[in-house]
Amino acid sequence: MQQEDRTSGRPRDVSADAALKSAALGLVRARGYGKVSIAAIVAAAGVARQTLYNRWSSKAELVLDAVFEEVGRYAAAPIGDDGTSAAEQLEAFLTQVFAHLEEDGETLRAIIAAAQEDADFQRLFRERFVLPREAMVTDLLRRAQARGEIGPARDPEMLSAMIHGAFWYRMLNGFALDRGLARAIRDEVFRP
Amino acid sequence: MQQEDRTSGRPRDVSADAALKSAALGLVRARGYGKVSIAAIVAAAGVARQTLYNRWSSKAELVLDAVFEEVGRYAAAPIGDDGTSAAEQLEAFLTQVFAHLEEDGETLRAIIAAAQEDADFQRLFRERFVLPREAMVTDLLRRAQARGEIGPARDPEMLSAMIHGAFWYRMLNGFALDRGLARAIRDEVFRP
DNA sequence: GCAATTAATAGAATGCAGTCCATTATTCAA
DNA sequence: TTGAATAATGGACTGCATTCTATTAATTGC
Repeated sequence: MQQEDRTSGRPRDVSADAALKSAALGLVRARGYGKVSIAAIVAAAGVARQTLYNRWSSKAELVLDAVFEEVGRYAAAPIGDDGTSAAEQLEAFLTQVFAHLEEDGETLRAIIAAAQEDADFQRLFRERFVLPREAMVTDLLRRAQARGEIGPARDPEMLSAMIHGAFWYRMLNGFALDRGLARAIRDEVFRP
Repeated sequence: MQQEDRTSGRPRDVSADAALKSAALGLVRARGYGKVSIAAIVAAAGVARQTLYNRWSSKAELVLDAVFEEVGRYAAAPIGDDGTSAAEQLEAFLTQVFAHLEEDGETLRAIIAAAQEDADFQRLFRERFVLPREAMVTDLLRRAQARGEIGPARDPEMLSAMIHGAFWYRMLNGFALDRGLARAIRDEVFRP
């Protein structure tokens, strides 16, 4: 992630980055994270194994980049404060996330698993993926609180963790994430 | 888990079960799940590798038995409905869970990770570990609702998932589970 | 005792992630 | 043109979970 502008030496083959991400994305979507080997990825990308490890330090890092860091994917933009109520904004956010996870949920579960086995990757995943999305919901709740849609005694950070936690917990225990869940979370947060 | 009372054949060496669980428990506590190999466990237990696989189908299953199924450990008893408020009962429950996880949290994280890579183990873990503990909190919340400590529109099942989800989410992202978190969850659930 | 049955054992085999190594390729600077 | 630096490559290597295989051991019914 740091480009040092070296003065000499063979330059990196920039096309290898894209080839590896594309191969990883396609294979993981087609077969699932656990069934895709490093050997298969580098073969599909047409590069040597070490070329992958020159760029990412594990399969999990590569797949995080390949599947979850595409521009504009998976709730990457802040939640727009359109005219609708915060309750509707939250439900729309969750519905959008769950829709993405119909395709990539198995991969996200594998990445969460990988983070439990590798502290460096846990930190990377948290900073690059988890915290930004957590902050989106926290911000939404703060706006809702300023507008009086939730009471002043509520704790937006705790609530945001409970919201994300609820669907992580469901997902990690093998339950589907559907519209009913998005609605139930919304109703529980914006209780009458 | 099923004892078929066979009529012939060499009987199982019952002492091997205990030796394996004890070896697994000790080694995992001392070195951490990821640093304990099957070879080390069977060596410490003094049995052959296949003897382990005759009893458990993976390292994760053995460790689930060894670390989390000891009698009376880790919030295994229903939450007693003593005279205290449901808010206090919830906070006490969470404090007790977090205290256990100071010792076994790393192992629980590894087991959750293993469940993401093995659907059979995910089911076992959910039925034997997750759902009973989820039900304990759901029951507490139902009692609280009957007594009017939370409003009638609240959804105890969704709330229970949000409560467990909140600390799973924190734990899986590398945060410590402390008394402040137990208090914050309690306050958010039993808000004024 | 003998056959059938199932367990325990030692060790080999498989498949995979990640590392290491020697060799070759590409660039810049002198 | 040459040397220093860094990349790419193919292949070997390590460590691990899990499976397989052949052999030996313990049990029951006859």
